[in-house]
Amino acid sequence: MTVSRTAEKSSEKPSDATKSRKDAAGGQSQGPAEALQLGELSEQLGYVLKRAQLKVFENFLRCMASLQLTPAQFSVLLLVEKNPGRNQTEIASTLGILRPNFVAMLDNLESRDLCARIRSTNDRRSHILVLTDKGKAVLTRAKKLVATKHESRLNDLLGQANREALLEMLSKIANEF
Amino acid sequence: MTVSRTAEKSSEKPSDATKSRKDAAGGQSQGPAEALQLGELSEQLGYVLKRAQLKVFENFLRCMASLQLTPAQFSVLLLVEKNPGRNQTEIASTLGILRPNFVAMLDNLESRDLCARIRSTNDRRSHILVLTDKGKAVLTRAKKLVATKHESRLNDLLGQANREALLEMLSKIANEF
DNA sequence: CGATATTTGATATGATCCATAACAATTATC
DNA sequence: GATAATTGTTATGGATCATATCAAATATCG
Repeated sequence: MTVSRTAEKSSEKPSDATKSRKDAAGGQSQGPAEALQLGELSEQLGYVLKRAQLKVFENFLRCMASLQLTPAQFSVLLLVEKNPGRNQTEIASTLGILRPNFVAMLDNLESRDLCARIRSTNDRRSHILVLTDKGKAVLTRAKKLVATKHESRLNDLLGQANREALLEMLSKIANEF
Repeated sequence: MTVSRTAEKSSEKPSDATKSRKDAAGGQSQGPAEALQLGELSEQLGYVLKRAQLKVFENFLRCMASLQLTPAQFSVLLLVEKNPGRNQTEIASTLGILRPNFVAMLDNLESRDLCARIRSTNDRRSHILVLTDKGKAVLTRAKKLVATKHESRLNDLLGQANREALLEMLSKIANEF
């Protein structure tokens, strides 16, 4: 599955090949050039899952445009807030981020004064992560934006009950597949 | 949200910071270094969605190891099979692949003799895409592998009814979010 | 204690994926 | 027939992801 944006349906029988769709239809050329059939693709879990994920991330970025937070950055802030006093390795690995790749992410957040690295007094190798005051404020605003503009759309689209069922199923897949 | 593998829960109250978790617990050092709290992260649609998607792709690759097909390649073969006679632009755009990026993908599939580019007799700019005999055979085997080893796990995990509900909700998100 | 192994954050580097600009050949438009 | 648009392609840059390696600090164990 490849997945990204566009995707519609249609109906039309396969034809010869070596003849483009346009001409196969009639004689010359024009018309909206009928959409392709997705076929079994629309039944493939991975395909639909990826398309949905892209749409959701896309929407997330739009909602967070004013705060300039990516999904990954938001997750870091959330996790640091809930787990103060943890070091880079712990935060990164919990999020599935490899330590080397986490360095630049933190450099970014730290340069924007959203979080800070503090040398641990107990283990001077490690950096304890904390949210700055600005970081806390931004995270608070981010949560509100996500709740009102992003997550709320799920309820509008699926309904509260379905929303919860969906999250539960996805969690199950994430943890047990 | 960042998302990838590991993720468990636990319960523990936040503490001082500048003290690593290890020592905050008692005095010296050891123990499994308690897992972090995901907190609101596990309620974030994007986070759970991405984690689930990664798991599913991971499993897909394992199931397809013998055929050496990625999800993207599989989707191309499926779409070409259902829509013979289409050109690169049509196939690529339906899958959300940008034309420039589709070239290398096709080079790969063509070098493995799974599909072929045929110059259209009507529009000599475009390449009509077709599956080769080998491509058809491989796709047939791929479908079986996916059905028996991959998609079947969803039924085992969620049950038939839930599986269908999940796909429907994801499609709705992909198309209407 | 002291030698060795491990851990932590960091750097360098490469692979893969995604996006844009530009180009030649061909076709469409007017 | 001149100009615009389309198709496949190349080149290129950014973002994400993964691995090896390193110095500093700590842990381990004889």
